[in-house]
Amino acid sequence: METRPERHRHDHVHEQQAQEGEEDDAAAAVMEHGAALSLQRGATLFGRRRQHDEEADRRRRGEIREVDFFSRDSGARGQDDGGGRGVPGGGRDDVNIGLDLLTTATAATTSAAGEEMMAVKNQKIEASAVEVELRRVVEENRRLRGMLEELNRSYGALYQQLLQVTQHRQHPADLMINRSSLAHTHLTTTAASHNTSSTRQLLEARASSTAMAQPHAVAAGGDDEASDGAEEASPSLSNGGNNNDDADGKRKTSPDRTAPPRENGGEQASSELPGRKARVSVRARSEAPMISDGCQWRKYGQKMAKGNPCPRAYYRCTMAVACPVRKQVQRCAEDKTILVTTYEGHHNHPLPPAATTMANTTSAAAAMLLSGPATSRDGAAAALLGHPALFHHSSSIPYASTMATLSASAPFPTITLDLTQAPGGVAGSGGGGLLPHGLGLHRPPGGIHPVTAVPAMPFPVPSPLASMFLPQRAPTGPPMPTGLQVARQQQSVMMETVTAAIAADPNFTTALAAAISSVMAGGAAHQAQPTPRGSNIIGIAAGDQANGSAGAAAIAGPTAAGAHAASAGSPRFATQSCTTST
DNA sequence: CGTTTTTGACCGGCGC
DNA sequence: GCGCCGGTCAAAAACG
Repeated sequence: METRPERHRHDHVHEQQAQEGEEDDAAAAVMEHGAALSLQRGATLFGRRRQHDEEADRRRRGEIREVDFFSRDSGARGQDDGGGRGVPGGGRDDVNIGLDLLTTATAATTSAAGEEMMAVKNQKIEASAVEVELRRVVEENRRLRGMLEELNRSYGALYQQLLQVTQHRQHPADLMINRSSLAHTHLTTTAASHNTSSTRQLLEARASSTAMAQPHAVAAGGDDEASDGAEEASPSLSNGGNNNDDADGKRKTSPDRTAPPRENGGEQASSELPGRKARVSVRARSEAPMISDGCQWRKYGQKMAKGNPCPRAYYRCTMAVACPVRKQVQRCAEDKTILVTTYEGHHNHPLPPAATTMANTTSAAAAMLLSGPATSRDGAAAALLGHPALFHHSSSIPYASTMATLSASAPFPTITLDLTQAPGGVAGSGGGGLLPHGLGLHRPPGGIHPVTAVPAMPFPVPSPLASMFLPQRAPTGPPMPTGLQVARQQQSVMMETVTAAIAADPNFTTALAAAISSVMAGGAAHQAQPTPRGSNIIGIAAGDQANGSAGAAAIAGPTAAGAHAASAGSPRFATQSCTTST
């Protein structure tokens, strides 16, 4: 008796699934039908225990058989009513199985009537129990759905907070990740890319480290807000409502004409290091004049950039009156199908989900770029190594001559999120191969070659993104070092997928954010590997905030790791920027 | 008619 | 100091 309702519940769920496509009032109908079905099955089970008695009854009743009992056309409909549901307007109350059974049984023998009555009562009890259970399951399903949505929202909010904290927090002594360790990280990543179990281990390490990192980062957020004056130039597209328009106020050229445009340049110089004004560049293959990032933009200028026949368009965010976020859109000179979008500044207003995810992505990249000197940034980038959404830290690009030009007149550190990769063969230095390493992180010539790591996604992503995280074989390209060639080919295929996703998927930014989240999450693992766990300062906080969503932790942790990793490094990559013109 | 885009002018930074 | 260049402004034009 105890297991029976459970079984009936499943049956009802199944029935519900079967009926939902037919009726809008599926829930009620299902419950009706489910109750009837339960009743019927209960009757069947009960009847089997007394098979001989009922066989005798059936012989006496003649037409009433179990097959008819399940039939909708005959007595089964009446059974619905007889089940106590009382469906109005049925017009079938002339057939009441329960009463009919009772009546028939009464006509037969008194003992049989009592058993039948008991059976009907049991069936009714079961039906009501199943109905309650079904309602409970439906309600639970609804609640879980709401929880999932809430979880997503919380994730976004936490991620925003973490980004703000990490980009404001600089403790050079926190992480002493030097190049050798980073190289080790890279090598580890290389190994992981060819070893699923290793990747899994890395991811597990990431989870453990990030789960601890986030509380620290969040807890540190309070004083950072008050003491981040010198770091307000950190470019973040985060949409935190608390985000002040600091970036705007510190612009060398104030967009607000009410403020003295350039008289306070010296003061700005003191509070804002021009070289620290990072940008996040997204390269995507698109025929459209702009990629859809969820924000509203207004074009305020267009210039012909030197060395590029394609004009550069300047856009300003118009989702809020004084939002300082700007972006530049320009096509590559070498491949006009590649659209380069460069973001700069903080949003000072809430963003729609799609824009939020994009902001998270770019903000994370900018935070990693800005939160420390070059080595750590390199390390942060190394954390992103081998992922489809690859950050190209222009400052650490050894092959810049073939992929980007360092602009001396634009001393903004720029991190490039490359979502372009020409179809097979152009992974080299020509054509669409502005980024000869495709998705790979560009390392100094003496460094380690980029590799492709394929981590597991922390959460489901749209199929294009999911596919781009899968190891794929690419058509053979031009000859090149074997391992690197394979990696580039894989990256090439993934880039095609991503590009297609950009073009086709309106939720591209969401998918992109998921990808970046995965990238960053994986990065923490890579970074945690060569570094003793205890040395990772970001993991020291108490666990009272460990109840945050796992997704947020998975994302935030690496971000924090990247930010902290950026705390140590050499001046080697400082204050260079990347433009796509050559 | 309000909003957006276009486009020439302006400004500051930088190199020579 | 001058010229180049990137970035921005704002009036005019275009658009819905």
